[in-house]
Amino acid sequence: MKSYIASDVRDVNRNTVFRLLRLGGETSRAELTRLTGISSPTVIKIVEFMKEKGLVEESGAGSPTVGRKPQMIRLNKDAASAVGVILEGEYLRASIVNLAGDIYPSSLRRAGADLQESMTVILPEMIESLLALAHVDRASIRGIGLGIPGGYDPNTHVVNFAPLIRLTGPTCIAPYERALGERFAMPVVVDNDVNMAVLGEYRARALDGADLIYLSLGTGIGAGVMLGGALRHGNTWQCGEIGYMTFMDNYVPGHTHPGWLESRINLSAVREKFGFDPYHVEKALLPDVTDHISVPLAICISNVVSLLDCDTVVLGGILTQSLGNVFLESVRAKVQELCVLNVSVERQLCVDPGVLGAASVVLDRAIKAILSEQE
Amino acid sequence: MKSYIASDVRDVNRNTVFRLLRLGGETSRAELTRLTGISSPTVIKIVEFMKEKGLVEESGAGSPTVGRKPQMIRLNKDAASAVGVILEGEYLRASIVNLAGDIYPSSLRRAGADLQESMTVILPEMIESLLALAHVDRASIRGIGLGIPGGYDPNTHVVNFAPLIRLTGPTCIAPYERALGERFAMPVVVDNDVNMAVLGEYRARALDGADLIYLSLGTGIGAGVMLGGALRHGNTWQCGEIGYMTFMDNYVPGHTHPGWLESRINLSAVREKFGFDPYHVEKALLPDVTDHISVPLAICISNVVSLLDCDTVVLGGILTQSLGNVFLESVRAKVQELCVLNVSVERQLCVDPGVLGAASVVLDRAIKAILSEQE
DNA sequence: TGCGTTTCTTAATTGACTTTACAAACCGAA
DNA sequence: TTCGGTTTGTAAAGTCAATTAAGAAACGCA
Repeated sequence: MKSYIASDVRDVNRNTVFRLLRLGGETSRAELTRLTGISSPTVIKIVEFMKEKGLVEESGAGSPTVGRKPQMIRLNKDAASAVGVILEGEYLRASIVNLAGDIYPSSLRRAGADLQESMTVILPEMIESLLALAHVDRASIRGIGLGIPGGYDPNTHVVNFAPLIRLTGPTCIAPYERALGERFAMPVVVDNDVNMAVLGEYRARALDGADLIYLSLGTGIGAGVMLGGALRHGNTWQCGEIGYMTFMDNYVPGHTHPGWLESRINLSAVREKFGFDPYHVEKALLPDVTDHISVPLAICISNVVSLLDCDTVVLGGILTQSLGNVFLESVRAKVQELCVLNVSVERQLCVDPGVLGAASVVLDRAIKAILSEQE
Repeated sequence: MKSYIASDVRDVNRNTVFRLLRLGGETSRAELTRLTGISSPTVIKIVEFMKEKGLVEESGAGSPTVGRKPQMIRLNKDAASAVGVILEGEYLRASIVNLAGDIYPSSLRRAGADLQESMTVILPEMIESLLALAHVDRASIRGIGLGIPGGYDPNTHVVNFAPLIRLTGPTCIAPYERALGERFAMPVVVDNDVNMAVLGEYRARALDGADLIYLSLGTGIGAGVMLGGALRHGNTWQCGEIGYMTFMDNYVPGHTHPGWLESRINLSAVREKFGFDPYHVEKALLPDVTDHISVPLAICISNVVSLLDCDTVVLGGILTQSLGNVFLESVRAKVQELCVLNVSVERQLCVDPGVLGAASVVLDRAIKAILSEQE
C-alpha cells in the first residue's frame, strides 16, 4: 500500500485548477484563487507550472471596472490530443480530439474481413491519414483510444464476447495493441465501446461528479454507467450488459433465455420484423415499430432508475438516431407512466461520443501524468 | 471550494491505520508500517495520537522468533459506541454497538399508535433502558442512528413516503430528531432502513472498497446499494426503491402500475395469498409459495447484475428468514439460469444488520471527527 | 559478552501549502 | 496631477505533516 503524501495534495490541487481551465473561456489567477479556495501563491505556482508544460497560455489583459487588470490565461486546447477509434461491426470510425474535446474531421472506413485485417491494415492506414491531415503537432498526440463492441478486461487484454467483430470466443488482443502502439510510438488504451461512449457524452455535457446512464441502441443494446463521475466497470469488466435483462411475468422453467432484452431491441431484429433498414429510414415512425422497442426500453429505464435513482438517461446509437422524435417521446411517456421517480430521458448531445470518449481516456491519462511531474 | 491541504493527508493516513486496527486482532507499530507503507515515525505518531484519544491500547509484548519483541497494540473496542435503532412497522429495535461491531443486548418494543408516540415516548424509554444496562461508559456513546422505512432526505429531514410507520405523505421529522438529540445530548443520524442494513451487513462482512447489494424482503421490498465501498443514495435520496420495478412483457398502455415487484414480494401479499404468517412458519417451504416469490426475485437480481456486474447479492428481511433454504436455493437456481454473469446470492450474515448499520453511521462520523482533531 | 535482528524513537530534511506583507496596475475624484 | 481605493500578482517567512537517516532499545543465541 502506498501512503498518502504531500505530492498527492499537489496533484489534487493542480487537477482542480486544470478542470476549471478545461471548462473553457478565459480566467485569471485571481479568479482561480476565488473559485478553488486555493491560496494565490499556490495558484500562481500551479499556473506557472502549467505554462512551462505548455498547457496554459497567456491571453492579454481583462477589463474589469475597477482595480488592476488581470492577466488572463486560458487552456491551450492543442497542448495534447489523442486519436479516438471505435470499432463497429461494419465500420471503423476514428478522429483526432484535442483537450477541449474538439473533434477534428473524422475518418470512416469499412471494417476488414476479420479483426486482424481491421487492426493491422485498415486502422493503421486511417490513423496515418488522420495524422497527416491533422493541423496539430504530431508530438502533441498522446495515444490511441480504442472502443470495441464487447467486454474487455484490461489486465488480461481479453475480449470476452464480441460477435460483431467476428470473434467466436474470448480473444486476447494484446498483440494488436502492441503492434499499433509500436507502429505509432504511442500508448494504446482499450475499453468497451459503450463505456467510451458514456465517457464522451459525459465530457460533451461538461459534467463533473454526476451520474449518467448511456444506452446504446444499435446492433445490440448496451449501457454505459457513470456514477458519481466515475465510470463503472463492474466486477468482471462487464458492467452495462443489459442485453441480458429479462422482463417476463410468464416465466416457464427451462424456457427462459438470457438475452431477452437484446432480442427485442436490436438492429437486425428491426430489419427482419419490419422489413426496413433503420440506417436510412423515416417510415420507422410507424407506431407499432416504436412501440415494439419503446415498451421494453421504457421498462428497462424505469427499472434502472428505481434501482439507482439517477437523474439522466441518454439514448444513443443508430436506432435512436433513425427512429426520431416520435420514438423518443414514446419512451418518455411510458417511462413517466412506469416510473415514480423523476428521470430525464434525452437524446445524445455528442455527435460521436464513442470517438470523443476513446480519445478522452487517453487524454485523461496523459494529463494525469503531466500534472504529477516534478517541478 | 476547499483546497486540499496537509491536514487532509494526515487524516487519510490516520484513517488507513484505523481501518487496519478495526479489522481486529493485535498488531504492532512495525507491522502497521509494513501493511500501510507509511513510514514508521509517522505510524508511531499516529498510534501515539490514538492512544491519547483512547482509541488504542497497549496489550503486552508479542513473541516473534527473533529480534526485539514488538509492543502489541489493539483497538479499544469500547472507546466509542452508538445506539442503533430501526423503526419497523410493528416493532422498534434498538441496541448499543461498539467499534468492533459487537451488538450489546437489544431492546425490542411494539411501535406506538403513530410516529409521534414511537419517537417521543417509546424510543426514549428504550434508549434509557439500554443506557442503564450498557456496560460501556455513558460518555463513550456518541449518538443515535435511526433507520426508517421510507426515503429520507437529510437536507430537508423529510420522509417522503412511509406508510409502514403511518405517514400518509411527506413528513418532516426534524422536530423528533431534535427532541431526541437534546434529550440525550447526542447527535441523531437518520437514513433509510435498508440503507442502514446494507451498511451493517457490509460491516459484518468486513468488506473494504467492495460492492454489496442488500435486498430486504419484508413488509415491502427494498435494496441497499453499496458500490466501491460507498453507499449510494441517488439523486433524490431514493436509491434502492426496487419495489417499483416492473417485469411484464404483456404491457397494456394505461394498465400498468408502478409497484409491480412489491405487489408480488411483500409480507401481507404472502399472508393473504397463502394464508399463513411467515413470521412463524415452516410450511412456507411449499414449492408454489417459494416460486411465486423466487421467480420475480430472480429476474430482479439477474437484471441488477446484468446492469452493474456486482458479485454479491445478499438477501435479508423477514421473508428471507422464514422461507428458509428451499427458497434460497430456488432463487439461486433461477438466477443461475437467467444470468450470464456470475453472482453469489447469499443469506445475510449479520443477525441485525439494520441496527448495526445505524450505529455504524454514527460511529463512522464520530471516528472521523476524532481522527481530524488537532495534535 | 558480543553479534545479528527486529522494534521503536529522535533529529534533520523535504515538500507543499498558508499567511503576511507588499509591489504593480488601474480608476476616478479632489 | 496627484492621491486614495481597489484589485492583481509576487516574495518572504512560517506551518504542517510527511520522509530519510541514524541510532537506541530489546531480544535470542552462540
